Amino acid sequence: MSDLEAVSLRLEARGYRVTPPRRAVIAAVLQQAGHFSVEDLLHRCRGAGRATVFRTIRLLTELGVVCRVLLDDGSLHYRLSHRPQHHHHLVCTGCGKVQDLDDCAVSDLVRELSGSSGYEIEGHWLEFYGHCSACRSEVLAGVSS
Amino acid sequence: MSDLEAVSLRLEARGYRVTPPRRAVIAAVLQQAGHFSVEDLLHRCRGAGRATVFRTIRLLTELGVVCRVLLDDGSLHYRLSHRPQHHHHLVCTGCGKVQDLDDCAVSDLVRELSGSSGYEIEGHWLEFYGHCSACRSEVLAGVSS
DNA sequence: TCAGACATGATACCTCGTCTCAGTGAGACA
DNA sequence: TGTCTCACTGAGACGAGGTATCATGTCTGA
Ligand SMILES: [Mn+2]
Ligand SMILES: [Mn+2]
Ligand SMILES: [Zn+2]
Ligand SMILES: [Zn+2]
Repeated sequence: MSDLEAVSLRLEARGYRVTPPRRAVIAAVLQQAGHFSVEDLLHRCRGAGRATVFRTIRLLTELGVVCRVLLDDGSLHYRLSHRPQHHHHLVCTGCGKVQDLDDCAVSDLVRELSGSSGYEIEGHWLEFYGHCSACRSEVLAGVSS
Repeated sequence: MSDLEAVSLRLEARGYRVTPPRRAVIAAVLQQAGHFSVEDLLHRCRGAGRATVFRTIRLLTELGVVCRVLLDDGSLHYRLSHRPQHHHHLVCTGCGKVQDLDDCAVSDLVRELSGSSGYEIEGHWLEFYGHCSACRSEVLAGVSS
């Protein structure tokens, strides 16, 4: 079974129709290497209008097919999800490579805060930024050349 | 010394002029209760143009007079800073109340990741969302009535 | 077979910010 | 005192990113 079929089945299982425009968006998503903006997708995706691309990305996010990646400048990107559960990312600001972090690093803290702060905590953002080893060696090479 | 004077001195100390438009923006910032968007500020701030308001907010952020508050929908707000050092926030999505968290909860994790991931980590986003105790009691009262 | 639900996409519209550029004015200096 | 300079300003254009509207099309189940 292809990835496209697999995602289609998940859509149908939730009662959504698998239409040609949706198929086009899903296909475009599946061939993205790293993280991408919705605008990126629009350019690579004849066969679906602007509104439909936005709507489909929201759907895929709800289904867990893609995950949201918040960049350091505050812009929102997406990425094929490699983990079913809640997790966070380490993003290379040089080449864009994303490392999924195994589990939520602040779940203990959330519990602790729920007790001490009086807030009932319902969500959080957590993303890390840096340079991967490949990008760091490049920088060093560039400086010395 | 008024807050406005105090901020003005900090500007001058860095070589910036304290002009009437800047004073207007600072005054508007000082009378914001919670967190606010730049657009909020624009409406409350005759006496400075759009570009100047954005420019002044950036200045105030660099000076540490305000801190950035990332909301759960990804939009960026600001808030009078109550702590000089790097810190994070716990935001009530009901009433907007913000709790400053004492210190960076992930600094240990950043060190650990720097070792294990091969990335040199240079930044992160971390914000928490929930409902404060006041908002939770309101919800309960609303449901039962 | 057909009513109603679901889906689409052109288009208008909104926010959030940046950029440009001509003009202003404060202050350094002669 | 005049003049030069340079930070600062704001109108307005621009662009990215995203939502609302709505006429139209398609599917599905009774
Ligand atoms: Mn992920
Ligand atoms: Mn703060
Ligand atoms: Zn990299
Ligand atoms: Zn609250």
